[in-house]
Amino acid sequence: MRLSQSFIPTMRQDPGEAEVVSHRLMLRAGMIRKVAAGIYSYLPLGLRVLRKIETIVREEMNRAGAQELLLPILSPAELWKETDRWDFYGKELFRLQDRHERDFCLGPTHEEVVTDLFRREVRSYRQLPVTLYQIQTKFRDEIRPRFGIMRGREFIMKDAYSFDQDEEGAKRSYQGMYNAYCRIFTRMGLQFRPVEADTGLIGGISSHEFMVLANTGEELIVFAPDTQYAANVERAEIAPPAISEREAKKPLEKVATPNAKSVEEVCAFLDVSPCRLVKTLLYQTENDAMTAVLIRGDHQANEIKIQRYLGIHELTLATPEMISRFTTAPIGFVGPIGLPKVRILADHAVAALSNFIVGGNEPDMHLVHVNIDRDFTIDAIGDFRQAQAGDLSPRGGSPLQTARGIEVGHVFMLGTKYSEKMGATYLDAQGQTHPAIMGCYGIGVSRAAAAAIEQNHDEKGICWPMPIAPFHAQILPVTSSDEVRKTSDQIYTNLYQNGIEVLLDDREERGGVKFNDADLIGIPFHVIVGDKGLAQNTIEIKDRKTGEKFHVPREQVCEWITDIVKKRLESQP
RNA sequence: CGGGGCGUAGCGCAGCCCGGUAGCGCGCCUGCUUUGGGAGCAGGAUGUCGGAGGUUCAAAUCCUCUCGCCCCGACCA
Repeated sequence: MRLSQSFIPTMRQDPGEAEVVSHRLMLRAGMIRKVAAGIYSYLPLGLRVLRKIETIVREEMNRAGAQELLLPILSPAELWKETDRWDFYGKELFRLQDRHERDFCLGPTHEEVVTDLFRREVRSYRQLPVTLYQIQTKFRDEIRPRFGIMRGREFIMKDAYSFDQDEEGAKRSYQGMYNAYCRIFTRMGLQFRPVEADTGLIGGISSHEFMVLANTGEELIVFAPDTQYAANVERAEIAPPAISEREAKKPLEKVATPNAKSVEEVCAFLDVSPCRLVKTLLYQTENDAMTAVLIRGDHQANEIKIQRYLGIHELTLATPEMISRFTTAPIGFVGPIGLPKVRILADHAVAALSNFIVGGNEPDMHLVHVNIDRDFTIDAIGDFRQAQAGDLSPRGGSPLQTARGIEVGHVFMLGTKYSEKMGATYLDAQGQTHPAIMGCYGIGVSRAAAAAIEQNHDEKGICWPMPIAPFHAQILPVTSSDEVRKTSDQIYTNLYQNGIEVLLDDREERGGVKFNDADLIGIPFHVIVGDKGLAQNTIEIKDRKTGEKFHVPREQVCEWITDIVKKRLESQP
């Protein structure tokens, strides 16, 4: 491709709208342009990267035995009503009506559509197992689209669905996809980590997320460095604290704490550490009931864990108005003692405390030297808080550490959640009817491109890993002599014939402009052709990522580049 | 959904408080000179000042409404 004839509009200045590195660099390198909030066009350079990622994904999905199909973007409300997700998915679902006022939505994921297909076509266990996948545009009306294509309202996803006869088969299918995902992200040249995850809106039994490690990632993960354990904080279990010797119980005491509402204020006022304080969080659950959850002052509640324990899908913190109606204390002074009859849950870390501090259930009052059982009773002890660095891993080993990641893949063991609701069944060898056991598996293709940039860039621009780079090499004629032009053209033609994807910067620009644009676009090798080098019959080759420079005799340049590109492409699992 | 901010040339911005008919840098076009890390000189083109309504002799500027975009938050007592 000749740059003079291609549509790669680079920008010198940072666009004002871009916050994160990948967003900024994708705009500047001419890969994407915004159409509306969270909606982007992919320009030729951006599309080439997507295609590279898609190709790797396809190859590995096919290798794992999955078959590609293409489901519609638009799907009828009826299917979504069968699984209750028409209501449950909420505002994130893009809904629309046709001219007859029939309800439709733009697919955010395709469990319903694929399960519908399955139940129409599959009758017998002889047709199982089967895994189907597609690569397609998805729609989610995100509460706040941001970070360019990282969290858009329209994005490209590979989604796969497996159907099995039994648990064992389902586990094999799951493991097959898990392994394929590891290969895919390794082949893409990304540093990643699979972590245990929550199942969220998709539901199901268990799941793993694939996180590209990057400090700018939206997700927080915890891991034990000396074991395999790693999990999203939403999910991460915490081992109960070792039982230490209890302090002698001191007499309960009421103290005035004027205007001290927050943990920090109370601790500052009483001059104690937040780990001596217990927060009483009042939650409203699905059936309008109240539940109090006790969490240590230096910890954070994990609503997903609380929901899972209570077996409910909706959990909201009580509003200040509700609190003042329900209790005798304003917000900030709620405590478990003297609370109207509610269920009280206590986190493990709270249960291990003696002589702690709670809200006094009256304005400007707290209680100190509080002890469970003596002063009030609780209904359950459990793991209700968010993991943080230093907590104990549930699988033993050293304390947990935290890292940030970008979720680029997610695999779910679904079980029969969809097949039962939708009647997706098969007949076994005995003629018995069973619901198929399902799994579903997503990869954010467009997000993976952004994640790759977050992980591979420097102050000048992108540094693409070879397997997903839009081109393998870029030729920069940096002076304008006939000799330089002729040599550049020759190298271009030869590399092209060798099957190397090569970009030739034949624009009439000065060297500096070409160098800077090349660094910005980030193609792995730059072939710098100038009179200086030609005088010694050499050509300079620069490795974009390391900055390493090689002076290669002119006759050997094509061979040199071809060899190194092939080598880099082959560094696969 | 709540709060904050911004919409002025392709991009980045100034002008708005204090009304007088639009400017800077980069880019773009032409010419000459230059040419290994974002060239110099000379000349040139480009604006429904996000949209609608209002106030005024006069509105980018003041008022009202509206649309779009960005950021923060969405309740940890």
